Amino acid sequence: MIQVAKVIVDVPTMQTNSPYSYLIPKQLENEIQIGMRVVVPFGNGNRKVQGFVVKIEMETINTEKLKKIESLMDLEPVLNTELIQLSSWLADTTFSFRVTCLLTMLPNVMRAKYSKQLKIVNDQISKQQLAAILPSTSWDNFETDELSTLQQSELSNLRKQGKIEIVYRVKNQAQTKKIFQIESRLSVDQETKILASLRKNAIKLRQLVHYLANHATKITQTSLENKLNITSATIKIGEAKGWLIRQKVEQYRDPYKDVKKQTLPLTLNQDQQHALDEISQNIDKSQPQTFLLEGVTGSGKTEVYLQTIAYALTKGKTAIMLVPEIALTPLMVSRVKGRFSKKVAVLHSGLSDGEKFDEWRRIKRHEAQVVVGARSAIFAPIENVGVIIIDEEHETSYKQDDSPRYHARNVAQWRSEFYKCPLVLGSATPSLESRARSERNVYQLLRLPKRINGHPLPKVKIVDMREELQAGADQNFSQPLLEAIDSRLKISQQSILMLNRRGYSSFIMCRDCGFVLKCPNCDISLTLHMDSHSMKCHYCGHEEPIPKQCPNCHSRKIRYYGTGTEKVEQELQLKFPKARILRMDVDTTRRKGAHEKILRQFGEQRADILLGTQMIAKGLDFPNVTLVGVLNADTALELPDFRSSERTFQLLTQVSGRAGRADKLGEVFIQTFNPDHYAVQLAKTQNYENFFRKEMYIRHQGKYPPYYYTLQITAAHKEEKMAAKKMYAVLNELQPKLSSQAIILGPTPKPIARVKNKYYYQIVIKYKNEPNLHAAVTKILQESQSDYRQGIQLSIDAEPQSFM
DNA sequence: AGCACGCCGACT
DNA sequence: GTCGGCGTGCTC
Repeated sequence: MIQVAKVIVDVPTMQTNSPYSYLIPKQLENEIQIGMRVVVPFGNGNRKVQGFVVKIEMETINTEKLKKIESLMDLEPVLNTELIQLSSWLADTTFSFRVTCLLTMLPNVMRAKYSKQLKIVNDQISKQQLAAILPSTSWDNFETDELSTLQQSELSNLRKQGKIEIVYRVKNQAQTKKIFQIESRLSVDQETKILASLRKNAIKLRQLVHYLANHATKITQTSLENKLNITSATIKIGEAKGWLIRQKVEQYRDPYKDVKKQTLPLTLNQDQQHALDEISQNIDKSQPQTFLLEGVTGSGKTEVYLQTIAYALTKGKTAIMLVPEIALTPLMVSRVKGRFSKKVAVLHSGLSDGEKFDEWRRIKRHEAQVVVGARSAIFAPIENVGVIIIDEEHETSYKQDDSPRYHARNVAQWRSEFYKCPLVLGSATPSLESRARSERNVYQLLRLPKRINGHPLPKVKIVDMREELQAGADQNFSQPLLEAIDSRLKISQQSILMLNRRGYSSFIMCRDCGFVLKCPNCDISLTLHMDSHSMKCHYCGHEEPIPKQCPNCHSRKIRYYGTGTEKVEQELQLKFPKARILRMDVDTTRRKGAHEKILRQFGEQRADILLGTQMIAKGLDFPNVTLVGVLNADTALELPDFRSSERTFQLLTQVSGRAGRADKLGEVFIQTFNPDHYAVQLAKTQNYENFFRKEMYIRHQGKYPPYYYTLQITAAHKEEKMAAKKMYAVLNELQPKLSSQAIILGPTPKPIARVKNKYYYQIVIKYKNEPNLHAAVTKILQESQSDYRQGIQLSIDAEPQSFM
């Protein structure tokens, strides 16, 4: 009987996806704990890899064969048992590797860096000889794949002969930020004596002595330098003379140190109070109930969130709040910080790796009780959770689009059950899945139907672009919209213009009648494939030539649809030479903090028009904006995706909410080629309920979620044939294991069939109840390891956001 | 991922 | 006859 550590090694393959047993060296016996990262020897060459201890147990058999843990990477566990358990579930439900899941839960800096070092064994080969193969400058750190095949084989031979050795090293990237702290050693009465001993012109030193003698509190070196306008040289002299002590201390990189304004809870209206009471009761009862908080824009959802969190805190519990990864993240963060100040830790992609690491450590050390962040914040190492909130729960950014392809909502549900705490999903336009669940009382529906200040919703006008084009308007701006912009410029009110960029690439539409070519079998828009010069349906594989004239009205103006923000900006500037235009898209916001800068500029009314992509649709709140224009409502609508109506409705509803606050009535223009489409029509009146009914009916007809579950399997390969072949093989293996109720779409090429020189083929399975599916897919994935050698990558996405 | 083993072709 | 190609299996 001997203690053995079960370790998940950092080798993301199917065959190494279960724990390996390692002996625990005597000197680590009392140190090692579950959840720590370790360095272990692995494989034939005993190369060093990072691993996670997931279990420590007594083992009796074959222990002499086991290798030893090399070293510990942490002094305390980085993962608690809850998160280790969660990682198991996550790997299983998302069909991904355990390591990948474990690493996803941790800040990036916990990902080990590996390096390889060449060493000559016992002078068996001269340095010159080795340098002839590989320059000595790279002996300390080289990458095998950067070497030529000749170099590789020569080094490999030398190694086999035992003349050289390759030392593998695991480097921990997790570094804490250290700063110098200064502590005075002088008392007031020493000042005159020391000053007397100094030269008269030693101005800086005199300043320093004066300061030290009169300030007993500790101060950081940088702020002391700034305060007295001195340099580190002066401080070092002070240290040498014994006037002060300099100490290295750990410091958190605080990304939001400027936010200080404290806010107080607002009085709730009846609906808000009711929602708060219902959720609070479940906090008290430790009920893992999921709530759907459906509230129109401006109905005060945020205040309900904040008071719910406050309630959890009074009960000695903690809270997680997720916000979508979009422009308004900083806004929401500052509101939460404003209420709970130092208790809040923030985790989102705008932070540097170091900052994320520090926030993560604050949570881990129980220094923060409230976590606000984007998708991955759902893995925050917070304990004793009292409530989890997901704001704008319908947002697609909650689903990760690479492995592990998890949905934060599902993880939240898992944790809510673990901690027996309520989960609140909030949205003005809930996802159909969530709304349907509340219909069946799986979730409890809470409604906030009234806007807090009783402001009317803005007037929404739908502009029929077919007519406008016929009347001679240009592609992007209709006459009514231009007039509206002009009128705002004249009275110095601001406008927001949104250009929908989603799916810019792929479909063809008639400019005269708005006709979009659809698949005769699937009723989904056909996608333009420039490589094959054809229109394809990627659901069923139907293919036809690119039409030269519109099948509906025989116009020749049927063409590829899409525009860029930059081009629109130029056109706009041409039309309104005096207007100050701010552009906000991926190009102008690439730099850190660029988002905030643009929004601040606009908020300070240093621009008249904000032109942007979807990122401006959400949550922005500028009182002087009285006009919102959606330039092209259709791009999202005509995407070959069953969720396109839902997306369009959500987007239009949200962007409409941006116009007109307080005393100024807002106006919204939606330019569309599909003025009669129900998503457009119902967004006009912000009628979510009717949209929900209508869309549910359509999903029911088409056998789509939420009536059916979906699973997407994709194969990628350099050669189209190989990818297709693999998918047919998968189909053949899978089909016999499914019931006749399951619907299999495909195999079909993806709409953008070739990305990064790889071809993608997929099948989508729609099903209601398939007990064998999970096991069958897991098996296919395991077997796919042999194909991996041939360069075939298989990936599985349970409940994909779209089939694209 | 990376290393060893093992089985076929072009060479001293 | 052997050196070395890379297909295949395995890693506690």
